[in-house]
Amino acid sequence: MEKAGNELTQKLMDAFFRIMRMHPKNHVPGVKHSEIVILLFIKRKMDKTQTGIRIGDLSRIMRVTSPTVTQFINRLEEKGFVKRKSDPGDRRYIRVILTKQGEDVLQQAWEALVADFNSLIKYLGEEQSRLLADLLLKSYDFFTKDIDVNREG
Amino acid sequence: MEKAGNELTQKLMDAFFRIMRMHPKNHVPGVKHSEIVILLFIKRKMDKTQTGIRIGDLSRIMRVTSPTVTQFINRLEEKGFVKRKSDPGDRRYIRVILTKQGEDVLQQAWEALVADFNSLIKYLGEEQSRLLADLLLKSYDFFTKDIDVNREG
DNA sequence: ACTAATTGGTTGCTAATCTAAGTATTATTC
DNA sequence: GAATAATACTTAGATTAGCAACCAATTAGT
Repeated sequence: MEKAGNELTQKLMDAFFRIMRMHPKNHVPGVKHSEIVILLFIKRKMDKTQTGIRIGDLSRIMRVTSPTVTQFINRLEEKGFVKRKSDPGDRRYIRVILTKQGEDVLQQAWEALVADFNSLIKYLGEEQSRLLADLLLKSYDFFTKDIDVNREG
Repeated sequence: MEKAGNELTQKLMDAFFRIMRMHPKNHVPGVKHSEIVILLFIKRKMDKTQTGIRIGDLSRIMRVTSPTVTQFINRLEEKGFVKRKSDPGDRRYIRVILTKQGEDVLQQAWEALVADFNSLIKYLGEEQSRLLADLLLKSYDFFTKDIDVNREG
């Protein structure tokens, strides 16, 4: 094939496509992986600032649109894992906080995730794992830098 | 959070989750990324063996179920990019081959993909890119090794 | 007071996958 | 040779994670 790309280009492409096709597994029955990720971001924000997180913030952090976040928050609220609170400073905002149940389910999932990734780190070695994380984040920035132009707020 | 995992565990986890949330962009209007990937695997098989590829083979290579592959092949056939042929040796089998249109659309997408990944390689450096590819493939194997136990054929 | 911008929301849709159940064919067993 | 088991692929219906288009409420700017 003309413009085949060399061996490295094909290998890197294959590697990315494989990883992108992977679906993270569920560690807690009835709770989807993406829901866990959202709970995690909410927890981090609450630990740091003692306030809930805004939907716009989640949208930016996760690089998904705000309707997408809204739907996730709706389901998490239905499940009793989060609550919406108005922001007294600006009635356009809401701040999402974790409930006790949300913290519990996050804890459960977190332990399993940490175990998985610690196993991966053992498998690859710590230095290689650090390098992998760095390179993945750089790659992610590379691929999404154009997207960020369109995503401000 | 107890069992927090150290800084490296969290960083690696975040990095993977970001990459997994990314959706490969479409390079050819009207043709989905996954369709391009399938055309690519078909092309590689045909180049190597001068025969079409079986659905079961694609299922194994891509680590998706055979009904998933069937649906993709249906759509690619409707679009005129592939054709199914019976295998004279065993009528249970079909062999999927690329049509001229399929080769053309693959060529078009391929050039764009190669350009993207060559840019990434320039960005990261060739040595780091090679290392990233190796580590991604190792990680992929690590995460999917359990799945393979359940997938034979 | 009016217009523009921002935030979050709803709805309908897409893409990529799965499972369950089915048909057709070949392999195995008796 | 008949019956059963296994294999390959198919169809239908479902799930998950996202998006775009559009909207209402609110705040910011003029």
